[in-house]
Amino acid sequence: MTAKEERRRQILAVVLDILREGGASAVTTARIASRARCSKETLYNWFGDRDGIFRALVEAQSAQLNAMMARELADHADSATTMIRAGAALLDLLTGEASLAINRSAMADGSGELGELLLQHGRGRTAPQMASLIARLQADGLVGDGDPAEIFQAFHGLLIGDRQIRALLGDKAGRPRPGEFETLSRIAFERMCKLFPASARAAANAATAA
Amino acid sequence: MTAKEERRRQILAVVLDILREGGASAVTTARIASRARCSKETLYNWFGDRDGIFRALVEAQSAQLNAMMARELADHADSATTMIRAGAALLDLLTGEASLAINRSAMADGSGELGELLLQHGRGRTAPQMASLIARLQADGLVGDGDPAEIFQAFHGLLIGDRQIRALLGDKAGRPRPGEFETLSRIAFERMCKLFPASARAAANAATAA
DNA sequence: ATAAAAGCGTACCGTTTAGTACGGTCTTTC
DNA sequence: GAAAGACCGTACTAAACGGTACGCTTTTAT
Repeated sequence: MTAKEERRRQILAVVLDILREGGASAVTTARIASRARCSKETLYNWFGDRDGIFRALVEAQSAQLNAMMARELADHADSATTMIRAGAALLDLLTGEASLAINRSAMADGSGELGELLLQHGRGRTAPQMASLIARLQADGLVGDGDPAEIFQAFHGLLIGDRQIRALLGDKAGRPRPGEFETLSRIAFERMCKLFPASARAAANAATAA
Repeated sequence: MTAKEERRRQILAVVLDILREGGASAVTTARIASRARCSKETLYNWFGDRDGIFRALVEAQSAQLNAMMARELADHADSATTMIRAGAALLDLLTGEASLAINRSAMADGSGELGELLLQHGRGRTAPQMASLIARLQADGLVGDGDPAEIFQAFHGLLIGDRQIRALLGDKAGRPRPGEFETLSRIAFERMCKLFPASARAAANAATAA
């Protein structure tokens, strides 16, 4: 049982490797079978057809990234620190090679099925989590009232900017260095606070309540 | 002379249509020749190979978009109005079907050549223009000192957010309606002004100088 | 232990595609 | 107006890919 799941995961890891190296067109069933040491017949039995392989990859990768974000958000630190760390993790993930490769193939997919899947499993899951984190910031008097979803939209824009797009287009120079993620996230956080300031009274109330 | 250029433009228009309808994989030389009523031999004589067709399309489309942005920026209005209009035009372009289709194929291109071309001809040309526009805003005392490129980065993030990514993934629901572009650009502009405020003295100086 | 199921490697088939060749027609040029 | 070149439509080739079939080995279940 677990052995089979492990085998499946390993095959999908091979698929991801091929995808990263040569793009979607390089992902041929023959190449997967050759590198993963399995038969094409097994691929078709497990995943249905070639598109099914891509769907499985998107789902597996989304689940992994969601788990990572959830871990980041569950960290029991004050809301501001959690927000900054979560932002750094998000920036790291979205500009990482694995995410880039999968997004590229989802965008190139003519049917739009992969894109829908990615939106649903990816952004559709992280956005609400981030919004509730912003609600915590509001409760702590660090951020003013307003729709958390809209505030997250602004934070997202300030944090990511066009970095993801540039990375998707292959601009290696623009990618932040490993140590910069947290700095950039902190800057975006401070700007968000400046854009949506809590009233002095709200901040005082939160301070006395703490 | 001009007839040949017109013919070339028409062929590339056909290519763009096919690309929008079915993605990069739908762009076959046979289909182009059939729809454009030209022979495959002509395609290969003019563009070299299939990749050459994509390169030509990227260059032609970039030139057109740059012309549109330049027209917007040359409008002789006050700097704030120009900025808001330019932002609206940028948002419109980046979420337009033509731009989406070309970006998708550039991202899917395994060699990275198309992406490089798009970065160079697209963002590489508009960003400096927008930066100089921000310098005008600074001179007018509407925006505080700071690196114009960095301020544009923030404006870009506030304006576009993840709209382009979502659109690339096929999220039709998220696209702004035609009338909203200017409103969204105005909001982004005001937020940028709030993030990078001009000192009272600088604003007063600019006012007296005017 | 043995039967059954699953998986591997290889070979195969039909289709599609990039790229080339060629005869006939139209346009340009001298 | 005639020679030369460009272009169109069609046909062709070679390679690659998705998907299937099959013989053989390994694993699993009873």
